[in-house]
Amino acid sequence: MAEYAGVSPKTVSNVINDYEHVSERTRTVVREAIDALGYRVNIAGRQLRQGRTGMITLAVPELDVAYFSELAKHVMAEADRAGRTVLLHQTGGERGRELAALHGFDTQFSDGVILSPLSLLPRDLATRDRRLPVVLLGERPAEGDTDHVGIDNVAAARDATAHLLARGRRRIAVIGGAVRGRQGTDRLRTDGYRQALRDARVPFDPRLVVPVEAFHWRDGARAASRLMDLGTPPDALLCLNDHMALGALRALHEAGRSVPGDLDVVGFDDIEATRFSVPSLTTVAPDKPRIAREAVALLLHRVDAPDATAPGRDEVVGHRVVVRESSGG
Amino acid sequence: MAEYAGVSPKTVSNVINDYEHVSERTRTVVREAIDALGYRVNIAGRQLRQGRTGMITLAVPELDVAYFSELAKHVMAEADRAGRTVLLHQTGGERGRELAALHGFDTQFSDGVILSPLSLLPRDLATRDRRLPVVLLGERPAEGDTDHVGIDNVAAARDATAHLLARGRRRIAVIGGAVRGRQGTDRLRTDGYRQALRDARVPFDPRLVVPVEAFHWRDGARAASRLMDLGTPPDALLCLNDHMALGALRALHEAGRSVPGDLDVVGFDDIEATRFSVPSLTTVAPDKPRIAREAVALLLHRVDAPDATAPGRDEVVGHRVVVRESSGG
DNA sequence: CGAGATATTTACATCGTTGTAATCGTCATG
DNA sequence: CATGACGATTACAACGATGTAAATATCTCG
Repeated sequence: MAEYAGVSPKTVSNVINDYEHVSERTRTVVREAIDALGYRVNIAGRQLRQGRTGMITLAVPELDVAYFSELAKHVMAEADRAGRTVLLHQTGGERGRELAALHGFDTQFSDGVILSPLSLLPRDLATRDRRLPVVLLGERPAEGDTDHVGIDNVAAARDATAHLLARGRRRIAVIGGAVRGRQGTDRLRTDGYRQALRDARVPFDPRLVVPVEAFHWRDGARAASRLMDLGTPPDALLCLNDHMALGALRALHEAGRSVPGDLDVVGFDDIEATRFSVPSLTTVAPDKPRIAREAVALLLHRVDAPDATAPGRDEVVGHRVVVRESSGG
Repeated sequence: MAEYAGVSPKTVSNVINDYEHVSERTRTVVREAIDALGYRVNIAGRQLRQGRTGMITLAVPELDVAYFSELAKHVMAEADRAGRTVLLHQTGGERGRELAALHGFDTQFSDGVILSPLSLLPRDLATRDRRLPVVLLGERPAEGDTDHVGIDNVAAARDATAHLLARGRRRIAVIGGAVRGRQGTDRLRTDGYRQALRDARVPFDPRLVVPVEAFHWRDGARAASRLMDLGTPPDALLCLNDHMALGALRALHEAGRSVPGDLDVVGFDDIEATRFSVPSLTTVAPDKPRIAREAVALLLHRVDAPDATAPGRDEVVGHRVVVRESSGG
């Protein structure tokens, strides 16, 4: 490349990086050589020299969970705007792989990591190497010094539950909920649900909180079937994500229950499919574009101005309850 | 690292790469140093020296199309088994980005590319740099010298159509179909559909072939609505992917048509959602795990035994029509 | 015209890894 | 004991990009 243009490698580098003291003539010559050869900077070389690659990693539990693939799309668009490339990574929600992402093991040539954790523990964050910029999405295993972007899960669940209560529902089940245990998304949303009940002076029935294995269709379907077998079945299902809600709709259909005739169903995430299900699904919609924007902004800020001692920032983005047919919309 | 272990860098390299002439003692010392420091090979360094990274790229049009995210999962699992890491890349189906993937521009870090193209042209393949190993999935813009893995689209559409014909359907519409133009997936499947009609001596009505902008829910819904407004509406919809089929189900519901009472609906891809829709969806199921396995195998073969002159191989994997409620199952 | 300032370009070293080839040690054999 | 063979380790160079500092070219002004 350099010899083709008849200049030193460093000059090529200078042109590429828009160094100001390059004569107009050389600049042109080098640019033409670049075009002629289809030359591209070797990222490995740059990475070795500068420790930077211009790439960031997005690590999510599962790509075939629509919420994450939709989010990934937004993050990629946002990164694109900032001239960065995104490496997509899947953790399966396993702590080991989340830790690996947190330390940049599998993805060492990325400048930072946006991680959506499921099983990470507070101590994992405490002991992490703070030289690798990290932004957490959704769950936040610990308060404190790691950047985080998410919705107010407690308020979101409270709003969704209040919506059901306002429609006269009184026996509202929570699919995927958790009454005790660490402050994961499930626990926070269940707390919000209980707050709404309390506000409306509706008694809390622990049998209506159904934990699940994973947040998948089948888990939602299974939980819904089981709930309908109760002596006094629920009159509404608050499902902690849309996939489970859609699975529940299917199970209710099989059980001969009408939605929203016999009972209401509400989901979380506002994935594309909720607009097309029968009935269409009421859901809590987080502001995904904004989550992506904030996450990328926070990450790039740390990438561009490394400061391991800077305190963690917490961005809470908005959410809204999108009412559709499954709860009377 | 090397100085911590008290040996030369090359010895560390030898230990890592299981070079045989390393004394048991040094091997242990180095291993312990590696553990103590949490040392990991720097991929940029290795890439610079060897031109290899141990990573492969999977480039698909859109990650939030379930078929691709499900496929991505299988590819990642398969790559994992071979000790490789997968970089996921999104092209949006744009020719420019597909070309970039084909040339390893955005992903020069990877040893090879598995690309699922949508708009790539035959000449793009003819002029590609054959030093970068590439495997094409699904669409195959040109016969010839590039490895390819896919199902027999003509046969698959023929089978699905035959299934509908066997159920007595006679006015079968094709959503996403194409009667002329390049031999893309849409065209091949439409050809298969026409073969089935011919075999059954059912006349072909071009008005029943509805092209769409993208293979998304909304396109399926829109096409279905439009079809139901015809003088003699169809009695079955063959949708060229599941998202469109699910969108169509929704539109039919809104139009007050019963599935499979008034008409049948069939999709393609067998995504998870088809099992939970109401009604559940009959679909053509490609053998995704096998597609992933073959693609990774073909790619790694080229990565490990580079030979730019080796002729392209074509793996045709099986498919089957999974009959569910939407066509009477 | 010459000195100093400024603009432009380049030489050199380095990042981490590893292929090649050289070095150093050890051991067996004649 | 000398020699050769082989095992273990290391010196060196190079992959490509770029920060630093030095070299070279050009310009300005007295």
